[in-house]
Amino acid sequence: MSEKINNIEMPKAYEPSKTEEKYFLLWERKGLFKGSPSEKRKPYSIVIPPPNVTGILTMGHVLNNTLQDILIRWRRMRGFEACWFPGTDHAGIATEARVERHLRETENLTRETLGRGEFIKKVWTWKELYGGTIIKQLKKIGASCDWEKERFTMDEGLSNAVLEVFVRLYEKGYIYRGRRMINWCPVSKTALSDEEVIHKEVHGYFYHFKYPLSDGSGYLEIATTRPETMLGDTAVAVHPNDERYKNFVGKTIDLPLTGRKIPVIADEHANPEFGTGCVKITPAHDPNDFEVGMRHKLEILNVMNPNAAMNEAAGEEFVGLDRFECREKVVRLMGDAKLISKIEDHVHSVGYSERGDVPIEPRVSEQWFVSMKELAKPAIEAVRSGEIKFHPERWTKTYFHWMENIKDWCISRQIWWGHRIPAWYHKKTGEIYVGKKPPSDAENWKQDDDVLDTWFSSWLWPFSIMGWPEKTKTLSFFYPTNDLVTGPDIIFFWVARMIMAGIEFTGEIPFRNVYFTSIIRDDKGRKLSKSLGNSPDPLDVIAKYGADALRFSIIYIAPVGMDIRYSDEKCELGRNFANKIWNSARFRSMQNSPVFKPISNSSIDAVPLSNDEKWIIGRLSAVAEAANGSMEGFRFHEAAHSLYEFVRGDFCDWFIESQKRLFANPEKKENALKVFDFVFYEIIRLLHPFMPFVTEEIAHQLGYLSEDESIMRAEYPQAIAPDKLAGLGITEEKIRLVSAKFAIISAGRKLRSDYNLPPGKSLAYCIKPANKEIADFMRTESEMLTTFLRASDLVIELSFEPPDASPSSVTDFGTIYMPLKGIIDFDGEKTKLSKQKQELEGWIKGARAKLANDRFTSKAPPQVVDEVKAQLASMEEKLKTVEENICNLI
RNA sequence: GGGCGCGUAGCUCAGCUGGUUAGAGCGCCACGUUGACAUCGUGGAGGUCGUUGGUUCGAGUCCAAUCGCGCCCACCA
Repeated sequence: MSEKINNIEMPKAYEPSKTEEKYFLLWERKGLFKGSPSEKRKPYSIVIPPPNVTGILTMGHVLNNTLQDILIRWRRMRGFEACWFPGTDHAGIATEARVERHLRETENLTRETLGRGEFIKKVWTWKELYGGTIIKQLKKIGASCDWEKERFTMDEGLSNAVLEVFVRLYEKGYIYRGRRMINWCPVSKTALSDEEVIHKEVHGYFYHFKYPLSDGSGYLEIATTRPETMLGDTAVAVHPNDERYKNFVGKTIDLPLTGRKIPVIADEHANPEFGTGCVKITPAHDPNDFEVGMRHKLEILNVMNPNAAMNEAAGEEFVGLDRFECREKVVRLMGDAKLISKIEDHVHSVGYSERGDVPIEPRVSEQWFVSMKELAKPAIEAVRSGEIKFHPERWTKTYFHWMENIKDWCISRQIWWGHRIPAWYHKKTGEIYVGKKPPSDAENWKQDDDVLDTWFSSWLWPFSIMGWPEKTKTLSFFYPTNDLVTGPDIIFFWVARMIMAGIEFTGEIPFRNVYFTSIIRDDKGRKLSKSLGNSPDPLDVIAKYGADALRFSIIYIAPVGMDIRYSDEKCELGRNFANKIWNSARFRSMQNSPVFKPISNSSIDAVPLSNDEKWIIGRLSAVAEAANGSMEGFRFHEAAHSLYEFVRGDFCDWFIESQKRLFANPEKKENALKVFDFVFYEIIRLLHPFMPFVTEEIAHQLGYLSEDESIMRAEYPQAIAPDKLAGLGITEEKIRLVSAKFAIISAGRKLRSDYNLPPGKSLAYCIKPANKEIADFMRTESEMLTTFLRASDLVIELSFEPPDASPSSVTDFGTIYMPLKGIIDFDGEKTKLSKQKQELEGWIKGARAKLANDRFTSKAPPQVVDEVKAQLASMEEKLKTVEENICNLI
């Protein structure tokens, strides 16, 4: 069977834009991305880390999703029923802020004027209009998700799962409501979890204030970084054992600027070693002080509004001031009152709101919490036992540390966009009702105003998207998923919580492997950020270099578990590589000969193989094995490097060049093409997970696949079985001999280059092989050698006596001479040879010393000792030749 | 205050469980318009593997200390 395809003109350079959209639509139309429960195949599944619905594609997404796409395409080709579940996250605070801004800018509306119902409608509208952006962008990079299964965390099904979980945890006593000190974001005006607070080193001041004692007996000196909070002080604490202050305990202080009297109390929170040993206590605005306040039943005096401006309790002259304006004023007034003893520079870490990018304000309020301790236990065990594996493994330490010190999770948010907490309060009795549905006498109840933390839906993602709590076929087939690919920055937010939720609600781990990607930085090592303007738009990069180029480059440069330094120019690597492959294909199509199908392992059985062909097939098999192995171990860049090196080095530079001779020979052409097609089609498939578009295009251009087929469903190459290789005459020895030939060719080319002889000029060469076996082999290869060396004449002689004026190059496998009757730079040649002689003598000395060392010969494995002996022998042989050659020159 | 990671060629990085002369990409130099490809080819220069000790027959690879970066966690006002 044959198929003619070569009437297609392939342009000289690969043009990505012409193939990318075409094939993506085709793949989608043919349903090639779909994964369905199957009895014949083993499941393989990945859930996408759902990007924010408001988001746009970043380089981080590109890396992350390319890795997932590689895994899923690879497994699919390996015969798994593979399914990659896509979707987006409603991203409560971020989306709400985004839409609020949008409404303010376009319609001059605020969420308050709209009211809850109308505002949420607006958000949905906005989501429908703009929310699909990132999905479209993911498709541009070739993400082969099962797009029909796309889900959204606010979907009906997922919302149902959220309510189910809330109710279950409430009934189990794991969810509770409490008045606590939480992290408050004055911009978003909501509570945040501890994980949403980022600590920054801030340069501030340490203010030492004098607090006068009411009895006029002097003052206590306290130190603070936040003077404005003194307006909410309700005590001053000293350590109970601090002799200096023992007598002050029980006295009161006239708190400046307020007219209030506050007690001096003894509490171990005060550290005698730190500052003056006296500490002001502001229970409403500091977590520690809150604890102290609870212990001593102090008044919790909140002096700020939700937006962190001062309220009435702060005192008339401060009302309405922002906390930082207030700080200045307090300092000024204290200064005026001569109550400041000193102000020191002070660098300390301040918690910032991730979203609002302002310091968070500790605030006491009524919130919902999840008690995490019990949930964490089995989740710790799952990772400790290796049931779930982290790659790189070191992230388990971070995981354990957090899990073992886990705190309760504040899950209520004072915003509107999200899953509303399914709790109702009886209007008269105040009784709490929690349930998936409102109470039957709804008119007597008021639902909690708050919504749940976005992560409260994300942590259910792996099973909620499969229909949980229903026992769906999808769930039973694809869950637990296999691999998760995500950034280490959300190990606490997401990964850890998913493990806990998976075990708690499904009884199973949600995934077996977690691969943590690198963080992408710019070429100066700075984080990519909008404000720095160093954040490349992946779509621009794709337009310039192509999606395959971007994918391949980013994998190629991604170090294992370290930050990536990215710049657009690095995509040249991938672009050039795609182009290289393209041109290999173009070269094939120029042969104007049909492809004999099927192209399979057995199609080369009947073909007499040349030595170079045996060599390339042997190398191919090794590379296929290496690539599969690398991917098994999540060493993607290693797979990319092996493939790159093989394709450029072995395949293009040696094999194609070698085949050219055969293609030009009508008798040998057909067989040579069969081998070429076999090898090339394997390469194309090996590369497909990395470069999906160009490989599909080539497979069709060359007719490796018929129109209704796709490389997506072709078999992924693996190592060829050893007996099969042996049957084809492909042995280690053969591969070594071919490598020897290449080494001699390179040496010959170097001679030419050393003497500045143009590559086009025909020259005579003589080869003196290292042994008879090599000599015999080289003779069978003389035609190939002649071509590659561009030799006018080639002598292969075991006992070759070089004539005068013969520059030479000694390799492990023999010596190549370039007899020149013309003018030669003897000095240059002598220098070169002397340098080589010196080197060799150095090595020989080292090897001899090693072998003379009893401890080496007795303790090192015999194999190693033999190797050194063989090495020494070969080097001595080389040295002899080099010395002879030096003599020849004189 | 804990924890983690990194320091290898001019730049960005590979180098898995210690074992032949430490590799790649980019950049650089020389030559080359041979009908796949100048998004290319051939050849080349360039490294005391942060420093110091130690373990070992043998260390870029293991251990200790040290210097320099980076990140994460942490309630010391």
